[in-house]
Amino acid sequence: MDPVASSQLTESLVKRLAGPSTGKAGLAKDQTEINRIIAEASKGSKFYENEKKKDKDLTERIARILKLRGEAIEGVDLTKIEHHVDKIIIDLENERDLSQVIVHFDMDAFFANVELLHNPTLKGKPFSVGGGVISTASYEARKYGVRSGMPSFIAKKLCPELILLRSHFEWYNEESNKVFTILRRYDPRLSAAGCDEGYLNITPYLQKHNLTPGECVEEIRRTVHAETNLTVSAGIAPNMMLAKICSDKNKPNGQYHLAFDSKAIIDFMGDLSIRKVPGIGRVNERLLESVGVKTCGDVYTHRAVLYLMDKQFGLRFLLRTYLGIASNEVKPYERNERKSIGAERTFPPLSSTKDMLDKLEEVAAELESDMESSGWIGRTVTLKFKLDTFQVFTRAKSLNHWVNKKEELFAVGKELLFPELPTSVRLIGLRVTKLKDLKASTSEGIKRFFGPAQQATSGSKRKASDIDEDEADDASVDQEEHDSDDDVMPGFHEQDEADIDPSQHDVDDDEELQIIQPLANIRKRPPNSVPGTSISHQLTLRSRSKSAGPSRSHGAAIAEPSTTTSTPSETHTCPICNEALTSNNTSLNEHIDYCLSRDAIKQAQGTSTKGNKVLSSGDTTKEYALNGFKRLKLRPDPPVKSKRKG
DNA sequence: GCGGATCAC
DNA sequence: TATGGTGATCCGC
Ligand SMILES: Nc1ccn([C@H]2C[C@H](O)[C@@H](COP(=O)(O)OP(=O)(O)OP(=O)(O)O)O2)c(=O)n1
Ligand SMILES: [Mg+2]
Ligand SMILES: [Mg+2]
Repeated sequence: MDPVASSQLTESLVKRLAGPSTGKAGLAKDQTEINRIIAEASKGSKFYENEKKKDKDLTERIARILKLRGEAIEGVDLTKIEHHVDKIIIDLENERDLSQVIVHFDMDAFFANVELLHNPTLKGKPFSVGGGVISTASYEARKYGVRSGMPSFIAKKLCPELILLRSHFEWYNEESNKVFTILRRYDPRLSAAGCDEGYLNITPYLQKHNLTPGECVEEIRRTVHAETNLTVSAGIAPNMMLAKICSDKNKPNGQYHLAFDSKAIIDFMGDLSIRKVPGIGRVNERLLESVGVKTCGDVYTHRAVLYLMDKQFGLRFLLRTYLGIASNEVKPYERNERKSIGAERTFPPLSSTKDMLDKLEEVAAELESDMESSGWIGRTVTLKFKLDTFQVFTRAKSLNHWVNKKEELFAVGKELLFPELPTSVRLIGLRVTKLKDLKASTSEGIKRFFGPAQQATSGSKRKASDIDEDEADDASVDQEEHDSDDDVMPGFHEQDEADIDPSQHDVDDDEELQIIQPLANIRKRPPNSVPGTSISHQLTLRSRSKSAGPSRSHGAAIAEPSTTTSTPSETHTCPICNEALTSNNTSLNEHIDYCLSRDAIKQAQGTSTKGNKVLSSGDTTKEYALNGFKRLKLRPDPPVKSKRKG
């Protein structure tokens, strides 16, 4: 039975309820039936109501985008714009670098297969790992539609024989470390991107051993299996984005080698769902679909509209995905890339102030412990809370001094929480940003030459230190044996300095990317770093109705007065010259004609400045490539409340 | 600097 | 009955 036809459910809501992890490896037989069961099980819950609201908001946002599109294309000569975009494509094509062999490795059903090592009798059975929410499922369970992020009670409905296992993070860390250690034999620059995946640039290794990429990757995968009894899949391609997409192609326990050829790559991308592109999630998938873009190839078809709506969609990002162009710089995570550290906890909704403060205190203690053992202090504290309606809010406060003590974390959290009361919350969290590294080897600038930085420093001045002070006093630095490693993957902390080349080579997309890239330029031929790509633009048409404050009731959220779209003079930014425009159609068209007629293109690209936020938006590269894997937080397995049986 | 959103794993 | 935790980034204010 069709869940949409048989009720007032919309297609988008049914799909949303099915979760973000659909379309992953391990196909299911009848997704419609699965979605029906999920929607059925969800209906009426607070979670469901919240999802429904989010879906409605998104639908409205799409309506605004379509309206904008209608206005933008009215009377415009699309052919002319297409020609212009074709020129941009030629420039982008020149960024293409096929010289490096990049491989992305991703462990198969990672948590599940690690569990299998400890309990082989589960082999071949449908089982999942997690708690109330499933972290991952065995491939047998996936056939039933069980997947990451799904609540266990729904998974049970989909697969009554499903075996639910609790997590053992120490085990996953252990295996993860083993695997990464193996991978580093083939390229010490391994870029870990999560606990179960990472990138290698095997170009030098291939040369030295006179191997083909396929042979080499088979060998690596064989070795991983031999030494861990775990299977891994891999993708071989000229850059990280493509390699990641490819590693999914022959999952599980397979590999895929993309031809290193411009046309072959474009063909490959042509049919590919845009949702497969790292950075395009459920929301952006829907937004793009609304303007006809479902595959990467559709980007080309709709290039004129995407050009006109560059602010909403990010033309250059999309063109790169269409072309299959992305960064190929593989480098390890560095400790100083960390931006925040936090802890949060979900519990049955609480309304009493005392109960909430108790939770806050627990979270503060846990955060203190983590900050202490990993060697960080920070000066901005952010409280996060989720109402029993599932609406999430954050409240932040920046301080003049460094904090990491539970008493102060708790005090600040309390201060941030009180104005929100009374309310009923199901989650409380604390996060600290503006970090300072207590383990940094002396002040930045001078790097240490030898040995792991022992904490030295005396300090111990207690109490608030001025943040201007460069040396980290305060925050007793007294961990020693406890260590258990820090939050950085073992390996090298700092390979060496190397000159930092501040001159970005970016054509136009400016911005960050590799401010610091220690190893890359040691190589004689530094891999081309394509500026990157970013979904960035979260298509914000100005009108995220600010929703009501947390204390207000859920349904009451009325779009606040003005600020909403519809105001006839939307401002646009001309993607050619970056000039701000008023979207009066005639003037917009005239302007575009003008820009197209003069050969302003090169000039614009050369001079593009920060003014242009959209195109700029840095590089999502980081999201899937530069992210180091910080060890999974080990926490004692939660007390198993034995179910009944008594 | 803050808060909401989106995304990945 | 019942929908996780950690960290990053981007955008508009
Ligand atoms: N929402 C999620 C997604 C993943 N994970 C954890 C469990 C996974 O085992 C691990 C790796 O994530 P993957 O996306 O690589 O998924 P799997 O390795 O489980 O399966 P696949 O074979 O598809 O890679 O991260 C999680 O806890 N919560
Ligand atoms: Mg995996
Ligand atoms: Mg993975």
